[in-house]
Amino acid sequence: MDAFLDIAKALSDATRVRALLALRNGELCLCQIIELLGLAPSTVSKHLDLLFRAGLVERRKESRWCYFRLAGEQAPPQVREAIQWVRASLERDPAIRQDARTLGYIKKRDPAELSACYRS
Amino acid sequence: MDAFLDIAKALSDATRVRALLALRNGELCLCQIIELLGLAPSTVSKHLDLLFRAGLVERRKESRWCYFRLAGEQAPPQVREAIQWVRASLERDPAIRQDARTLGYIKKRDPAELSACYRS
DNA sequence: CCTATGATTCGCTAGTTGGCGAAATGACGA
DNA sequence: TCGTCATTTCGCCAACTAGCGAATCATAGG
Repeated sequence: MDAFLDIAKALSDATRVRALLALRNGELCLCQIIELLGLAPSTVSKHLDLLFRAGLVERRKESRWCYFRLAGEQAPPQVREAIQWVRASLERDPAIRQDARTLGYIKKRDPAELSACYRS
Repeated sequence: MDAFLDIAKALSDATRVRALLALRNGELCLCQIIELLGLAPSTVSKHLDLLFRAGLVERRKESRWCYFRLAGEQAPPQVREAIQWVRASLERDPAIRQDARTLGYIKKRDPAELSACYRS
């Protein structure tokens, strides 16, 4: 029950759902998610940590950078079904589609430019 | 997106999830749900109203009584998939199983006895 | 009518949550 | 070793939420 509620709570915030679905086409660096959402780094970090503790995303640290991806095949059915539910429900949502476009631009940018962006 | 978030929020509280799953074997009167949960009538009423506004349950008024049941076939896929996710995730949860047993006793009771119970 | 009763609404309190900026952490590079 | 930089932790504030009891609604029955 607790695990289920952690997942449901993680999915009950628009910002977290946007971050989760941003990962549906492959892993992203935290700084890219920060850029996408336009929120303070500390805020985004906390959101992703919540998604991670709910088991919805996996985390990979590479030197200074932190990469996130959707939970995969080895995740419990509870988690995989939740992700399927979110995807099926929101894949065609206007805001989510817009995020996908924005993400296209972000991925093309220079990483250095990216980090400078939210520091200014 | 808003509809999705309403569902996710509705599912992110243990009391509401218990109430929702209590309906999986057929409709119940609000007073039966009150008895099951052991909370104040006003509190339970508010919970069920939230489930209703999220589209997860349907409501039927019969004179003074208010009956609830799970959303059915005509509900949007978003809703049906959410209910499936909850059921698959928690059908074997100890607390939910205990609720099912308790509900067995409640259904056998005299309705009059029931209403007298939470007034005392 | 008048009362009883199931449900709902209202007002309140205590606890939780999302947001921020400042400070701390930890790793890379000069 | 020292500064830089991506991330995280901490402390704070505003907004929200679950819970209750009291008051209100609405209907069935006297």
